[in-house]
Amino acid sequence: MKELWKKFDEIELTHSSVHHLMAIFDLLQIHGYVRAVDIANYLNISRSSVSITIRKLKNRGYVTEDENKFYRLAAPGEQLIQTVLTKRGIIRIFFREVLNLPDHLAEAEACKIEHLLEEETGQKLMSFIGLYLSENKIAEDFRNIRTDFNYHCDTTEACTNCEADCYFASHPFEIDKPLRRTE
Amino acid sequence: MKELWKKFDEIELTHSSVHHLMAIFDLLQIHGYVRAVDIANYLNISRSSVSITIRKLKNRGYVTEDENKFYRLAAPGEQLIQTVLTKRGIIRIFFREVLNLPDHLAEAEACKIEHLLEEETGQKLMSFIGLYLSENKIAEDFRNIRTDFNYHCDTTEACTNCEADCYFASHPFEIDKPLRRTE
DNA sequence: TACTTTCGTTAAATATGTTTAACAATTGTT
DNA sequence: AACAATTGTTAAACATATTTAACGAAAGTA
Repeated sequence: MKELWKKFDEIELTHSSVHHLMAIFDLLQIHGYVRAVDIANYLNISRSSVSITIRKLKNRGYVTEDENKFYRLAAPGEQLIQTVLTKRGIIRIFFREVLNLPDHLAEAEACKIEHLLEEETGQKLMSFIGLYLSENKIAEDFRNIRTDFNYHCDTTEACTNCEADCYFASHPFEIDKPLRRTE
Repeated sequence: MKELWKKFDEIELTHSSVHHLMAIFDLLQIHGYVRAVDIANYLNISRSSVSITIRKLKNRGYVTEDENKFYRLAAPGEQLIQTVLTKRGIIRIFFREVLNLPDHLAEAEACKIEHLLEEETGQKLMSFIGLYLSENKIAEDFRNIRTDFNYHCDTTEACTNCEADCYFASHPFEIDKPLRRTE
């Protein structure tokens, strides 16, 4: 069970491969066709690298190619990038609208993790955002106090995420227990 | 600027290396010492793999070794795993207490992304949790309606995170704009 | 038609992380 | 002391992702 950390490597497609698929998706919308060289320019990598990666994606059934070597997304590829793009959108909105990260950072952070999180996480995050950003009076009140609230600490403890009078300094060993009494 | 996706590879230490550091941290607490074979057993990988990875971590100044090849974390290593562990804790609490993910999933998801997110993201997430889980009356009210709220959709649209009457279906192109009017 | 450019692929190289096998050195046991 | 087990390292191998260089084929141009 301590092999939890290895799950990172069990991700079906790498970050790189996912972006090859997304490049195909984007370029199809922009130009209506995609060749290897288009992907290479779009991602700013070499044609050879694209050639090799796409071959793998074809073998795995994510991409198809016509007689002129113009690419299409096969159904699994289409499906996969839809889920990734949806997750990215949700994560980005969360980072920007809930955490108030600057948009460029929200986007970069979403890009790094979009393909790593499970669908369930994406769904639950959307569910949360659905309420948080709603017209519901209580949600509105919460957003309003959230605007002014800024949790901060000032110690010199090891913890660098916040520094002193820290939330975790005062709840140091409670990570394994529910924080709120759930009665 | 479309090289945003390459930031994934600019992460200073790999997932694997970070876990080697965390293994040292854990094992020092458990046994008071750490040898290569201890790390290998703890992470369930071969001694050779550990030997190679640790050599790199020594060269980069994250790990030191005494005359008997017992390891210690150097200051940068200590500092790094503190930030990673803190981020993991925050993320895990968020997933479990805010999104209501089952704990095993919250933990696995946190493990996958803990080393990828910036410190700023960790801080902002902690700030959010600090309010959300507080005794503040409005926060309590919000938590209460949150308990019952479950956003759900039922379409057959491409989006697989939710399906129909979808939050994003109704706000399809607004990802690039603020969702809430910020007046 | 002949020359040039573009394009896809392959080969060889680099870099990371991993494995197994072999080896040397140390430690434990009898 | 002699044999056995444990430990760390290195070498060779594999897998992934990337690069540059080279090559061949197709397309565009003169």
